[in-house]
Amino acid sequence: MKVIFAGTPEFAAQALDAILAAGHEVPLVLTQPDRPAGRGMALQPSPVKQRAVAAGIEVFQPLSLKDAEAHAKVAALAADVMVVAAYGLILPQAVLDLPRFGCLNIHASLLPRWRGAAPIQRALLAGDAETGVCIMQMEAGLDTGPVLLSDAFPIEGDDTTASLHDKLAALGARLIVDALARLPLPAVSQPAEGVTYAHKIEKAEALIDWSRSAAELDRHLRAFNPFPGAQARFAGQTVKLWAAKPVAGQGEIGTILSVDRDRIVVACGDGALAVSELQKAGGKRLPVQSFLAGHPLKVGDRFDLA
RNA sequence: CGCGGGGUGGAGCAGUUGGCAGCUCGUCGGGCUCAUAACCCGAAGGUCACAGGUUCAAGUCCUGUCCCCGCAA
Repeated sequence: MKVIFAGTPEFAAQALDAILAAGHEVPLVLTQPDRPAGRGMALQPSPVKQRAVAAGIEVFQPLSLKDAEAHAKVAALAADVMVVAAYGLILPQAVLDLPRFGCLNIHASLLPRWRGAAPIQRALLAGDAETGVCIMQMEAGLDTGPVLLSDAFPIEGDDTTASLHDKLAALGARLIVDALARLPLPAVSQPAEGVTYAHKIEKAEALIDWSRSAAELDRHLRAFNPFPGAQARFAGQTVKLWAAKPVAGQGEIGTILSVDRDRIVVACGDGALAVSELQKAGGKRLPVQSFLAGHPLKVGDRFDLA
């Protein structure tokens, strides 16, 4: 099959790898323009671009697909199908219609739940019991197209955005290769019931609100790991909490109930959170024992209530 | 050159106006204990990131380089 691939982050790069490994012809890769990122704000190519360049594939990085040049570029290739994964640009109907089999999207949720930008984090935050990947036929609407293939698996108690991302990326890669091999596939419209939207993660959401329940905060920590990290504040300083689990206990909200070599227990709105890994601004992630060696925390100390 | 914090025994940190390099933890040895992540006594372990400069004297002041991290994207 002649496949045009459009995607940007690591999640998409793994799908590209799998499509190439499956032996499909990929004459063109679309990805977002290089953006200033990281310390120093140096221009950085997306993971998808890095893979494409390494594979010697032509890379096209338009600011929009709505202009005539982009349309012509895609049209000229007469591809069988276009695969889109976390690309970040809207594809106009005129482009969606170009390939023989249209455009397929790899989406990391069980549609119609969590349409949109941050399905992995939202599923984790909401406490969903399971998640998965859908391969859908793209339409003009946001993640509204009929589903061709899907697969699901349970979310474990220790899953983080990082771990789910890896599992979902691998699953997405497998499903898209499967779908390409079986085209044309029957399309099943998404049910009208159960639609939710996964809004983009805002940095302000990373702040920890100790008045919430321990169970919620546990999910909060896992959803914001590895990025941007759940932020607590102590004595005016930002402290990121990386690992914790809910435990029994109660006390004044935000107060430290106990401290020992492998956990610091903090009172929440409901229950308590046993924190086991934390990071001070400018420092690195540390297990409790190391953190305490240089930052003595005592029972009764209290985290700032944002 | 986007903003900022930092590199000091194995780990995490302190080190004031330059003047004998410290703290907590760990490690090793010994003691106490029915026992212990507890407690007591003792010990080892540092080219203070690298290079250069100022000075009688630099972890500390100046210049350059490398590396780590937070913010912002």
